[in-house]
Amino acid sequence: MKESNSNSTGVKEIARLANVSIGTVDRVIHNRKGVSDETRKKVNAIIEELDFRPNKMASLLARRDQVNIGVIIPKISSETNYWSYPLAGITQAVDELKQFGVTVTPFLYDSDSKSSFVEAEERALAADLQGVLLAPSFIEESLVLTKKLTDANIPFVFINSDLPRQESLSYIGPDLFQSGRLAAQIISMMAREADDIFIVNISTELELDHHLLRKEQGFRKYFEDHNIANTILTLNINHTDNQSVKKQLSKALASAPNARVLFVTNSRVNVVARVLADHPQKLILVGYDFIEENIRCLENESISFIISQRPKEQGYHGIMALYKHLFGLGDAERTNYMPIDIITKENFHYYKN
Amino acid sequence: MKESNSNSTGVKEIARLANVSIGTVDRVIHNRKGVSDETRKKVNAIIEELDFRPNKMASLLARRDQVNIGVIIPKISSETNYWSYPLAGITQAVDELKQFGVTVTPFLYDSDSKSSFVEAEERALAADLQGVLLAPSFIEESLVLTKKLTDANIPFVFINSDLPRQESLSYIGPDLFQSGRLAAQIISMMAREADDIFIVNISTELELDHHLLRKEQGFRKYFEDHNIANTILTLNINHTDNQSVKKQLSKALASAPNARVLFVTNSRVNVVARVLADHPQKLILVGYDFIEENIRCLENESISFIISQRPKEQGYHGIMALYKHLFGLGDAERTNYMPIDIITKENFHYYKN
DNA sequence: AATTCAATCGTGTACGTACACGATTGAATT
DNA sequence: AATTCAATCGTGTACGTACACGATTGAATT
Repeated sequence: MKESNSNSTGVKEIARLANVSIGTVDRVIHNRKGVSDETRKKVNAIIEELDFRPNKMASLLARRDQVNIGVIIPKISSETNYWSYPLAGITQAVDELKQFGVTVTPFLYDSDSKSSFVEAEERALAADLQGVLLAPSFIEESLVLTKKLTDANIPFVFINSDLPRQESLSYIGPDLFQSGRLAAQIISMMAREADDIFIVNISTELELDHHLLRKEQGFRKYFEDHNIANTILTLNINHTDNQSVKKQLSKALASAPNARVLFVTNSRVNVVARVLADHPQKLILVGYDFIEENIRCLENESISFIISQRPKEQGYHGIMALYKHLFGLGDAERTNYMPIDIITKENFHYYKN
Repeated sequence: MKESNSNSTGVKEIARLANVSIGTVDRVIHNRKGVSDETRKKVNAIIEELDFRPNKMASLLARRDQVNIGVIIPKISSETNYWSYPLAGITQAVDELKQFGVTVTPFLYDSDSKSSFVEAEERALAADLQGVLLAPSFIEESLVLTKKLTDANIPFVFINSDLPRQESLSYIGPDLFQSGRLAAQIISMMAREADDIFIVNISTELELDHHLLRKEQGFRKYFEDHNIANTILTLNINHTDNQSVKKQLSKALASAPNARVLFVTNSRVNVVARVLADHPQKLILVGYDFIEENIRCLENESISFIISQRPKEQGYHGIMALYKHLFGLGDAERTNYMPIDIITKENFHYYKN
């Protein structure tokens, strides 16, 4: 390995060329006061000309700041390990950033419990945080938090779902509408003309979960745009247990004998798969999210494919966006839609998200 | 932001605890000689106990080595911009690693010309390189190079295709067989029982391109494993121009009136799409690679979907693997298969590869 | 004219590690 | 006993930037 060319461009060289001290150069670089306009211009001209970029390693080494990022996301429930993937991404980011003085404090809540969300919020606000990564499951309660964060000048990033018009640094997550369209496209390629299609929304809080609605809208829009004539029915189930799903699903299927495709708009698709196990007819089943239960259903072919939007990357990029912002390394886009992936039995193995 | 706790674990603290100088600690950390067994043990014990990890920034700052990585890949041809994606990944990696003293020297070759490959090899060997990223398009000629690199103790990484049993650090690229299986699965979901399926291999060097064969094998294996009865025909076309493809394809289709699905085993699928534009019957067309021509065919719906294996990530991870190896930050797995992605009209927009 | 003050700027030290160089030690050799 | 030598170890400087602190300057105020 060669030695680096030592007369390269650094603050020292800039100082020499500008006939000022490196202290002044430093002030110019960081836009701090204490520099006359004339000097600032001169130094900036030289910085421009040399295309000087501060050495990141030296910067971070010299700066002794520590940054603590609060992470407010659902805990992993017995029902689904979905949030283990964003968490894995967060952990990976922190591993990489540990040496740059970045730490993370988790504030996990139960995604079925508004009160636990509020409690997590309160704990986060009481902590000494320089940034927040937030999955805003409950809209009103999230707005309370983001207002306070904005007032306190603490930057925050949304993952998994967005609250528009907030002072958030960034949103990192799915484009729900578009993912519905994608599901529709694949299903339209698989379905026969005579097949009826069921959109199945399963949630204890159907009216609150605008996620499901957006996906359904995207799905229906695709069929409209392409003038595809299949009958599309919606089935709303406001319980998540096996028995309730089974009962309502059986009833719905009995009333629609031509139904051959089921599009489940969230990760509960594995519950439907279980219920359908003893259904006489083979149905095409499509759903959401790269979670263990769903992968097992891909394996035994009870689910045809699932849609996934890089849950691990969401966590990883969320932390990275905050880190870059806090250390003045540039800001991410306001809206960052993740790629929409189609996962099947034949490719889940390499999907390391 | 808080100040970091300054009495944290560093070489200085270790030296203090071990009653040695930081020079000795440094020697132990880097396994250099000049330390008695006893001292080495004592220092290692303290390192162990404190779970000490050297500060990467300080290490890289103190070390003034420069690393130059040679990149031997095909140039972007007028036919396909495929290699612009790995190159974009390489560029991104270099941007991130520039400040760590990493540079890249490209040696591009014409993927249709063996002699240009050999020439690129020779130029690379003449350069002062500390590592090589290689797309081994020509097997025999690549072996000549890897032998010399191995002798010269220069690490190298394969991307895009693998040469097993070489002393390569790592292979980063597709699992061709599995991608064929995935294509088969999706096609089997779309095809009707009576449909015949054509596997279309297009290459001027059919017998040399084992890529195509592996994909075909994976494709056929899936149908075998699932006892799917569709007739699967193979069409080999050893010219890549419009006219030749049109002629041979028309002939083949005329002889197989039930053919309704075409699986093109490489990126030439857009040529087939163009040829089929004035075909009376609407056929299902599936192919490979996220390149501009293919994206346009997804848009106008002349191609149903394409398979892509993260071309940009391949370049990115290839450089990263070499960097980590050269700086002693750990080695990647020997074989790194990329996720196999299904790209359609509805999701290509977010596929930033 | 002496003093005060803000604006502007330079110096010195620190971050944590790498490495060249020299110092020390004790055994082996003359 | 004097010398040589290898093994072992410590010291000092460097990497490039950040920032605290103090120095300088000149205008404004007394």
